[in-house]
Amino acid sequence: MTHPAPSTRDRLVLNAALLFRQKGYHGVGVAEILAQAGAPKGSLYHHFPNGKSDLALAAADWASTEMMRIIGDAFDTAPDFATGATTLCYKLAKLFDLSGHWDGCPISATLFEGPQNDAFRAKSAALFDSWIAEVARHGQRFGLGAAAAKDAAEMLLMGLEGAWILARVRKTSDPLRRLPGLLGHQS
Amino acid sequence: MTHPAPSTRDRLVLNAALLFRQKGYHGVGVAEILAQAGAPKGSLYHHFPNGKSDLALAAADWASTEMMRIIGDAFDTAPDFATGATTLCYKLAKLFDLSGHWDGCPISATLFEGPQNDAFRAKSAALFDSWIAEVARHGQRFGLGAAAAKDAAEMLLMGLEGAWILARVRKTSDPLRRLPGLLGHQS
DNA sequence: TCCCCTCTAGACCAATCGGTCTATGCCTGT
DNA sequence: ACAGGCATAGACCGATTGGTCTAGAGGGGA
Repeated sequence: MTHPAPSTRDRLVLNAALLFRQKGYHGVGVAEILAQAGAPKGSLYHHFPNGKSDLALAAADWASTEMMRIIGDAFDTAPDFATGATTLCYKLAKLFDLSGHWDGCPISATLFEGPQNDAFRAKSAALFDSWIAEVARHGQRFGLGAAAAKDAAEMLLMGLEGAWILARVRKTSDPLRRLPGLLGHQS
Repeated sequence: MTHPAPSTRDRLVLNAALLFRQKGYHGVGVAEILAQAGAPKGSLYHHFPNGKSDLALAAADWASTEMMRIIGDAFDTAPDFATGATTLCYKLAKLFDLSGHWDGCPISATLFEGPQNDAFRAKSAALFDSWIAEVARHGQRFGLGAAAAKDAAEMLLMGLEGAWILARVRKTSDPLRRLPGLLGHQS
């Protein structure tokens, strides 16, 4: 419990991230976010002058930071790339099970179905790239060449996105747990 | 030009499928669909008594049928499974390029971000399963065992979903074209 | 004590949402 | 010619949307 008293701004970002991830950008109203965060409308537009879209960008940043931490946790303690990738999938599967909401990828849910705004698209591209770069960095650390590491990282991300979709639609984390085997990361 | 005069109902379904795929269920209003289809409100609620949600289900069915046709086209003429999978990816990449809208998977866009309705979830699960079953059928036709064929089909679907997301976010069909190589379907 | 600035609070607004309703084409069978 | 139903047409509705605006609570510095 390292959360003694989260600020109003933090509560807004956190709850927005959770809700966007469950229902997508257009599927959540500002009223719902405010209710869940226990904040009045004035606070939202004080901290985020551009309202909902600003909040979504902040929520995506927050979710991406969480993801980067999870990637680090999985790979830092792994003896090789395949084990790291497997651990990452299992960690995400466990989070999927714990959430109870059958959530998918936070970035695609938050930014994708958002406005056709190019800023949203560019931001999600940048966040995905940061995930890929981080995984690729671990790949190189384990001896893969630069190109092979990037390929492996991109394939892992694509597999994760697809597995998230299948997991969500089937209401089971099985696809996430089977992904490493299907990718050949474990024998 | 086998479309001499599409019925109002067909125009509604087609345009709804296109729009939902671009912006997601909640991202499109019925007014926009009606405008693009050139139909009045009365026609929508005549053909689809439950309105938007009925229309979305019909649009998903239509899109899924298209996808089944594309899968058939790719695998029917292929000499082996890997070639069929590669052809499928290339066909989808070409459609992605032609659309000019950076569209993703029609099912996840239409049904996923829709209402939390369990009917939507079950429907998308059924449609995905029909795709997987069809690909697996071709896998078995090419000599794969039942389990191996289903694994290959599921992995292909997950890869496609992830590649679609990456392609959309990067505004290039590259991920779709690189997918077969990353999956080991071509050397 | 008073000021000032940050943040909270919610009333209020126009626009849009999905959906209902009645009226009327229009085409077919008789 | 007429009847009857399928389909079109759009005015209309209450609810909800994201966003603005004014008012005031609260706390730190002079």
